[in-house]
Amino acid sequence: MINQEFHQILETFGNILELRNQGSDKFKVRAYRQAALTVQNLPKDLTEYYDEEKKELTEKIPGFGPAIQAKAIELIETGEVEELDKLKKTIPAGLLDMLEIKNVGPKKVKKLWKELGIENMEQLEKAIIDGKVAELDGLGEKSAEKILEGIKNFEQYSKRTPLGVIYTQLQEILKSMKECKYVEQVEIAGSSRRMKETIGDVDVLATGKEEDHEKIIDYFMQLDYLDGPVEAKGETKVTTYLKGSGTQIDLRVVKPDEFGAALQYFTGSQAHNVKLRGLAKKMGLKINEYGVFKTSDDSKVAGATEEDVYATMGLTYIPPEIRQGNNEIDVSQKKKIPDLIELKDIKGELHCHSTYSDGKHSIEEMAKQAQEMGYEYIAITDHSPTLKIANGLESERLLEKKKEIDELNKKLDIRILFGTEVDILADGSLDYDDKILSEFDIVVASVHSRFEKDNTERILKAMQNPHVHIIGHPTGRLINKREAYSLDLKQIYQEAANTNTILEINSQPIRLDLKSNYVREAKENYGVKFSINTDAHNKEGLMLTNLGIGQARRGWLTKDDVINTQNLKSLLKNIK
DNA sequence: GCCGTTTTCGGCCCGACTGTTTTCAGTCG
Repeated sequence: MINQEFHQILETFGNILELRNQGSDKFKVRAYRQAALTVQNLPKDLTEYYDEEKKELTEKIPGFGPAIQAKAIELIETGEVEELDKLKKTIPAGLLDMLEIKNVGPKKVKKLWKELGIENMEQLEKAIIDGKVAELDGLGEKSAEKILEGIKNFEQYSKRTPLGVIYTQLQEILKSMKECKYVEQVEIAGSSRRMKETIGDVDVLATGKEEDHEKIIDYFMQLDYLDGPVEAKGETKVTTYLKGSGTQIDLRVVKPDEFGAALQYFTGSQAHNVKLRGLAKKMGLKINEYGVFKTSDDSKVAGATEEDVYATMGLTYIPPEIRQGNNEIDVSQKKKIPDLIELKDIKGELHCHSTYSDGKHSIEEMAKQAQEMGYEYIAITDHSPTLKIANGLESERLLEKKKEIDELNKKLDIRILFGTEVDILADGSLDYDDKILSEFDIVVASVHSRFEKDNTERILKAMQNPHVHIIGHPTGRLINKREAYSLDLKQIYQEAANTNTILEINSQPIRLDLKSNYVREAKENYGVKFSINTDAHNKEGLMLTNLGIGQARRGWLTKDDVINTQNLKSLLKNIK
């Protein structure tokens, strides 16, 4: 994944420059960081901006000037950036790791390095224990202790939590906060509100009368969902940790007429806010978490609602999920922000499992749950025989399953579709023959093996099969666990469009596959259609759809882009 | 290093909290 690689390279450039030339190159460092942020959120792979003939980038990427552009091209052409290797040799490698420690930034790293000769985390730990760090000017016992703590928690802090792991917990916290009598409004802000696939820390925002702020903070602190040390506590904010995942959580309390500005501010993304505030500045305005102010006389022009904040800059409302610092502000200026898909648009489930394969609940239990959720249909897509570990179905048990579904359809008020999640075998053929495949209402085809090889040909071939409706979890990535297998995504999108094959947005917390920036590209450049599925293995799992909706919204999808927003009749008519 | 409906030069988002200070620097988001 070249975007992630280039992101890291730009970050490292920024970090090394900051460590070497304190102060003088402040804005150079910032330029590298800005570009790094941009790269992380690009809707397309960097290689797709590259024109091999002309040896240049075909589109202007914001924050990319001559120097950074040249580095991007060098990385694409040669797989490395020579200047970075040179720069890396000018400082001990361990200094960059030290920057990742909580409460340690460039100034401290430089001080530790210059004054104590500390070059890596191990030496730092020893120096703290020996009491040398606390003796430095500007540092003391408490600073040393905090750094030591940071080293010990390094592993945990450096890994982001998948949103789905804490999503329910966050809803519970929200609910509890609403029950607090001093709280007027409360909302989860931050990357959780943007439905980012992984969360670094959680931001909760509440409003109440100024004299009640402390009581709100105290109420929050005694919630059962929290655990661990209190990192910081002031009049307007407190920082602690979630029980279980250990994810950091911040509560901020503001006055009611500041809610919109604060919500906007703490929702981010950072890249979005930087752009927004740049725009404000040009217009003679200043935005902070308390409101929008005229620079000339400091008078307040907005703050109570997010809509107001955007409106003062001539912008229509921008949904949190697309506040990524791409082109959403430009699109909003032109009043062209699309109506993004919502959970209530979903009319049915197209990928889940029952006790026939590796699910925990029967077809009837799954169907009843779906019915309760207001769905019109549910496809039960159990595994095929090759996936022995998941109890894949041979033809005999398929007949049995078909019969059971027919019976249930007579008595239930929801249509159960006879489906399968058929394995795409190593050569791209499918685990059932065409005759059997033609019997299913819904065929999801997925890769469950050979992750280390390039799987482009394999999936292209599966899409060419006229019986395959949907490609399940198209890239196979598992968040924090397994990289996506190698794929030529351009070819996949093109073939999906050509063959009218649907690409899945899988809502499993550690999958969220296809991921959002790919979704946007597949839609905008190829006209691909999607299906938002849960891949549920029990009835509770059917409620994960909101995570998939989040990804879809981050990918700028509308209702029309998603096949399972259609009613049963048009669904069956429109799939191939 | 990047950028331009004030500018091709001279700017570059903004505030809370902590610890070590005694008015502020460093870090974080």
